Amino acid sequence: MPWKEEHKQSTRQRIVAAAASAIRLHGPDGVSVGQIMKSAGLTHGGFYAHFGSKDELVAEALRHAGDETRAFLEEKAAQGQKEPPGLAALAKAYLCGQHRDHPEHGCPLAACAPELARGDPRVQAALGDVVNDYLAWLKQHADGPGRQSDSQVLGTLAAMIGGMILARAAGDAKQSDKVLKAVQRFLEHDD
Amino acid sequence: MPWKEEHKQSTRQRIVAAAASAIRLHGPDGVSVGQIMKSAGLTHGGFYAHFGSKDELVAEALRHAGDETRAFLEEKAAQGQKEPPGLAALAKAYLCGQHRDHPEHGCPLAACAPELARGDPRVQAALGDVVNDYLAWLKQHADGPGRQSDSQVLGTLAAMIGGMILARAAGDAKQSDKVLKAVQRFLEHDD
DNA sequence: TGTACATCAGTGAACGCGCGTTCACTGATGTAC
DNA sequence: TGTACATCAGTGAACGCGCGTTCACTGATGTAC
Repeated sequence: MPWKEEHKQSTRQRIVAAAASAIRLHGPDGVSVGQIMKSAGLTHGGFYAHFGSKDELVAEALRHAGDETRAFLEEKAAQGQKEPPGLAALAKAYLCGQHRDHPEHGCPLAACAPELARGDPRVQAALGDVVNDYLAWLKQHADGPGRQSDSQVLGTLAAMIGGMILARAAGDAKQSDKVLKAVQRFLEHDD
Repeated sequence: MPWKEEHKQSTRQRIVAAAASAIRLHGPDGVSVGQIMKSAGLTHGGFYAHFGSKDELVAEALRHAGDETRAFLEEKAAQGQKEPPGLAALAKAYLCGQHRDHPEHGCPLAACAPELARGDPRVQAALGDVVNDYLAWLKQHADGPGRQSDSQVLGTLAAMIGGMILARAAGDAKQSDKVLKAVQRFLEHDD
């Protein structure tokens, strides 16, 4: 075996990471196999040595993006706090300007859930898994003292995703900031 | 003038209506000019007698879909009620299985906001207008007795859109129903 | 330690296809006489 | 009322382009001697 096993795996991971960024920035149909390979430092022809189809890559990139985003939010929301963060703290970390302005490193659901839901069955399956992973993760954080119900978990996730989508859809920056602040406040029950 | 003025206008409206359905069902990039024209009973070549570009049609179809959806929800939420519907009643009308299963007649924001936000400037402008129209409409309905704050209006809209997107992204029908019910309950403050 | 070799990760030209857009045309229409 | 005509809504072939995917190849690598 002329190449180390880990070499191919690391190349594959580079492709997945490049895809995860590009897909969140431009949508699954807004980026080509060639562009993804180029930003992974490769040429397009080698793609099919790693993946059976573009849809297969999209599905894998989607799961990768979800995992990465939750890990990042967990760390950010926990910063400077003694207790593990609750739903409102996670939502606050999620609904920030940096997240809005950098979809390529953010939540794949806010970046492209509707188009993924119309995609290939493999992509739809990955999307369903990402939603389930988000819910399981939030439920875990709703389980401390001041336990919150399933409908609070689902309602919070809906408002997080919808809030980020609205902030990105808003016409001007001022209104976009207002959306983020308002949805944060809404989820703190401080309004 | 060999053709009546209204004839061209009605053809144009037929194209806009066909586009509004197809775009919500398949996304702006998931449907071609040719397919839209065909479903309006025309051939693709005549398109540019009505619109300057596909993006121009997408922008107009988007506004059309928003207007149509709000009118439908208003009527549905008011049915059998004496007083005009409040936020929770509108959200309940929005978060229903029929809406989830028929995106082609539903909210264009839940159907394709993220991809529209990445689109042509004309499309982005139309998207911003649709968001503003939704907010103005909801504010009007939050103004009765038991007046609700701006952050409640924005939070409610975020949860409506996010809830519908999650319901469509959920893996199976059972979980999808659960999402709709849970977000409804969340917005009724009944949890 | 040095060299010949088999492997296979990665290359790049080529494929068929559907897209948005253009354009020369056709033929149904309302008008002028 | 009937007919010749100018208009222009709608037609359909054609364009250049980028896409996902295929495939014959190349050359860097670890191994066997």
